[in-house]
Amino acid sequence: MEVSLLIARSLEQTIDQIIRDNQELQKLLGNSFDPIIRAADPKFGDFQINGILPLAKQLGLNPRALAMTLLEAIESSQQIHKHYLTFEIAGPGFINIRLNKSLLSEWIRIHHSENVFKNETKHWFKTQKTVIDFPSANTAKQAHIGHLRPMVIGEAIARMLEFCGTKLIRDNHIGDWGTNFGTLIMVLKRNKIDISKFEDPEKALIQIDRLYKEGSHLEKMDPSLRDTSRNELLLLQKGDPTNIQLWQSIVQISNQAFDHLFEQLGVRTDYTLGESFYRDKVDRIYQELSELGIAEESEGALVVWHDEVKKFSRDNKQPFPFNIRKKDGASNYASTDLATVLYRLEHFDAESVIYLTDSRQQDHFQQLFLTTNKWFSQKGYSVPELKHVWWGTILGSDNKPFKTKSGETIKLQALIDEAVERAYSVVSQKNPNLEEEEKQKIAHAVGIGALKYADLSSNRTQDYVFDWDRMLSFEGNTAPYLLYVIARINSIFKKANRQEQSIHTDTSFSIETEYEQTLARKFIQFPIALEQALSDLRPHFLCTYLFELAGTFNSFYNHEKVIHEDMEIQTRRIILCHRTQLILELGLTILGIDTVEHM
RNA sequence: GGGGGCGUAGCUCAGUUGGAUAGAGCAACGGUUUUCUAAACCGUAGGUCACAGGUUCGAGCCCUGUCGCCCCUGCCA
Repeated sequence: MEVSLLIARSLEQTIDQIIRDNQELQKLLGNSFDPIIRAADPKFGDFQINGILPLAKQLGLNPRALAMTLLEAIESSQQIHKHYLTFEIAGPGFINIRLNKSLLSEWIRIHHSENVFKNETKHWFKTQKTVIDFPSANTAKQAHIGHLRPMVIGEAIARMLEFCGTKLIRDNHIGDWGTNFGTLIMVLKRNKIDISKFEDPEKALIQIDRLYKEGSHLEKMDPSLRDTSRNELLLLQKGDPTNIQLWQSIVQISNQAFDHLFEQLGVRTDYTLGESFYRDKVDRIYQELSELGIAEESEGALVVWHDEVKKFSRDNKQPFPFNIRKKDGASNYASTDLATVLYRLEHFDAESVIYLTDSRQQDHFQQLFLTTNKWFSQKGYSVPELKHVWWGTILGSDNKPFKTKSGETIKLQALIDEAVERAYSVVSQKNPNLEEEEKQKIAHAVGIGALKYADLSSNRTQDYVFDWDRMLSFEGNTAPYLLYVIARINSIFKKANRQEQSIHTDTSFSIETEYEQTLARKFIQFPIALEQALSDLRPHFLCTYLFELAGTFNSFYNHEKVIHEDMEIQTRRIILCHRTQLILELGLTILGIDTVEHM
């Protein structure tokens, strides 16, 4: 068998092959047997075969006897080298597998750089072409705390997919064609404000925010202004040059302000195709869906019923159709989302589309996917795999959506600034001797890293409680705890005068002590964690793993001296330090978190 | 009414097709430093997995019911 990155999979394949080569065994187990090798509790082994138990139940056999039969076949096979692996039947019929020191050492020797990892992971997704729809920024409004999760989770998922070989297109589907532009244009004209004179896009956006509030207030005071606003919107939609120009300026200011946030949070986008981009592409949607009989008129609107799903059925007590064109003839986000999915198929050849939004839009996407599937398959278009990745709310300590003390929405920039400030005060306190410039650099990485990591480390479908002190703590499952391990390892390297070459060991070595082995066994679980995070696009699996790795390292560090008079011991421990750092840095990079050399 | 999510230690959270004695971190208590960053480590204590049934060799996980919290539910996105 192959000493691959994902050694559990190559083990699985080998065992599969052994079964296929053994007619008696195959007859006994049937074609459906799946060894399903997975990470075991360290006290039992590195991996575990659990598939025997359900199969024995199904066949009415004694599970231990069945396990024994399989084990005998495995052990007599030439494909498994006995000095590499130890098998053991335990409990009701589990098969525990432990990698022996030589295999463990060999795995570590081979996997010495990010490129080695990447060369294997890049095949996982077979260059599937995927469009990821995030972070779907809005326009003419400052970003607030609600924009944190799409940026953070979206970027992490995008990087995970890219690392594993997906050909990814990041499409920022902005909301740039809303009714609020009527009000804004009305106010701009009324106050004779030339927004092209604004230089700083962030300040300009604050100004626009304020103007919109002023506009809404004015409309309340003088309802005739509502007609003015409506008329401005109509002019805009008809392509009036003045209004188009005003609209473009506002969108540009918004995008520049968002770009600045993206830069701070390490978010990358490839395209920014907003709702306005699809405004001339919705008629085809109405036409195709009507012709196919998928869409029909209802209460003046154009809707799609999905009678096969109870809650979307027209027989439901409270009917809930997919409304794709409003009764006034205007498009809505169902129309533009349908136009968008078609565009992604025709222009990006998307084989898969991933949408990132909060949990409240689940019904919308369910309807969108049902509609797209019917529409595309009836038209003979290829149907991409559609996924909705959603998340819960960020809560305050009162278990209600996180707000400022006065009950207002927290601006995203304010959140970032506070994270960096708090990190700065922690860094200054812990290490006052650092140069000012260095402190700020570290504060930036630690603050933003902590903010992002807090968002990624809990299961995304769950709400989570926001807590500054907890996320910036150096204890527990936090970014600072992980970053600190990287810094410590650098410190060891510095002390050891490590030469770059010494870690690329061509010669073999053998890990020995209990703490060395525990750490080494943790390394081989990395690809499993990555695979698990990818399988359901949940980055927290990777976070949990990195936290455990960091803890395992800290335990090793506290029990074993790395810098040692015996050079053989020092060399292998330096290698263990290096691999720890490699996996931590790689894992954090995949999550979108920057690391620092020292703290 | 319908739908989605959730309920696990005092608090914040994990728990991978059902699998071995339900795990972390914080807080509490006790220990470890002439030693590579103690921003760390080691240990103690802490549980009726909301409740009640069911399925089975085995349930935090699956099924049924009940209670409680959050969110969505026709033209905002």
